[in-house]
Amino acid sequence: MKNAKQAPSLSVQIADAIRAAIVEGALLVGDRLPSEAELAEQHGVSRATVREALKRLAAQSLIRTERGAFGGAFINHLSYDEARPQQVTTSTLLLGMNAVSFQVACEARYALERSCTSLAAERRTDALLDTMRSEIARQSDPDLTDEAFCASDVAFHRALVDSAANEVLSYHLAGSVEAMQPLMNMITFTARSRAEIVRLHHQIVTALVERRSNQIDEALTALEHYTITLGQTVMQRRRTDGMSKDGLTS
Amino acid sequence: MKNAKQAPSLSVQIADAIRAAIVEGALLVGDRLPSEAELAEQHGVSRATVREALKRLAAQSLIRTERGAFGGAFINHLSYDEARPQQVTTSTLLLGMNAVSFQVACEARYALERSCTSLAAERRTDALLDTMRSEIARQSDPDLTDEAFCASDVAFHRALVDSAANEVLSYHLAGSVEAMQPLMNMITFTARSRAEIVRLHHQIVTALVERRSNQIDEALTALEHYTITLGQTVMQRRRTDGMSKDGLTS
DNA sequence: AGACAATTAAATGTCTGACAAATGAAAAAT
DNA sequence: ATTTTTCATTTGTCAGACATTTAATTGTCT
Repeated sequence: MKNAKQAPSLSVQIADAIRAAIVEGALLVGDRLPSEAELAEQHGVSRATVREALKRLAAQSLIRTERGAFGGAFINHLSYDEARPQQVTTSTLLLGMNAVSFQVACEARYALERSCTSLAAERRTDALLDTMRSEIARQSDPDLTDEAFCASDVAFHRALVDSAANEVLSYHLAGSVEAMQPLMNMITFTARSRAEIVRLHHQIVTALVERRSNQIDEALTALEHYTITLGQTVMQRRRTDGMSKDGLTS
Repeated sequence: MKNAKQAPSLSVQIADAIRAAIVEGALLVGDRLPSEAELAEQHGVSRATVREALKRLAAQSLIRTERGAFGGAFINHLSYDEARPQQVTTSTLLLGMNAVSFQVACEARYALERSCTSLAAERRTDALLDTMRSEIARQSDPDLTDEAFCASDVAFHRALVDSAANEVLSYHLAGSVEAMQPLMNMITFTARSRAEIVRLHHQIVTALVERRSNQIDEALTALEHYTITLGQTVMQRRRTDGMSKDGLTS
């Protein structure tokens, strides 16, 4: 039996206890935790241990600390804007570390993205349509680097999901869409492939204007298949090119 | 100008630096970081400060620490199973802290869940179908508490999304589905409403067996509208009942 | 009385030095 | 050859100290 699974460290235990109190609602947004010295006394540990526990919670944005008199650790208001970057980081690492094939990642991403089409067609605004149009214009610039093209692509799709006017939906979809960017950055976009993508983006905007959610679905599906094709070419070349240690440099 | 935005603390800076190295791929899974003493020397800070930085990274599951002679901090393999609970916690808190209406949350959840229907119809397995059937059986037990009914409901829907046989998709959808549980737990499920939900669950299983993804969509949409109706009743009663301080006790 | 400056108290951020506990490797004993 | 012991390394924890930040308080001058 090597699975003895020793007890977690004190700082983990304390962090877990406070986290549970937050999740259960015993501690509300804006509430102040006792000072580090008080927490140390309450839990019978040193201040250093309490601090490590608090840093764990701060890393999850559950608390925020302020210095000075009347400072301390406060239960943080977790906003979607704050949570998004963390989710993107996690999703990106998950994709990178788990031998997920490009195809599986793409399949998930577009399946998820299609969940916004119905609401987007219903609620699209002129402002977001303009954003999408201007991103298409940028993508048509032949001098754009591949990386900038990808960034604009992400911006386009974020505008699409934001068109659904549902914050919760936007949060989940943004994570899924942005996490793909590092994978997309491996692709070399030729003039021909860029033209095809721009064409499908145009199709999406048109369908959105005309509130035809089915056509958005279709364009996204076409985009999915086209992207998978592009991706497989890259992956194949990488494999035959003989597994140079890293997957990022030329 | 009160937005001076003072420099982040040293432990934050160090954590950010290491995190960047991980995300950029400079540090690979399994790599060992220098010992705390070495990191302290390298960054010109004390060991306590380095430790706080490492605890931040550990809280995000980016590293794992081992004690003993050849121990230290190792780049963690971030698995979907590890990341899921964290995502659920975050999603749950986001829902609870952001005055998201029950309707908006439900709308997002079911829109996302419908993104699995096509793949699920294509790939469903007998094992997961059996899981879904047994959860339906449990839900039909009139002695079940409301909380257990909710838990079974979540298990049912997780089996549905897992039927799509796409790990990435399951990850995102599980977060969205499970985050709703605290909100669902506020609902009192009458015998009549339970029967209606079970009926729709049956419909989903049947559609899945017959690979009719459209019918799964329809059942999910019906479930969405029915749940919103139930939820609004609860929210209304809560409002007229005169805002007793907490939203959890009877 | 009111405006401005200095003081003070409370809290986090950081440092130092120490010891405990775990753990694998090497050395010693059988 | 195998088992036991020792040992060095590293994380976990503690205690105490000082630096820094911040808001409230107090003091002073007009």
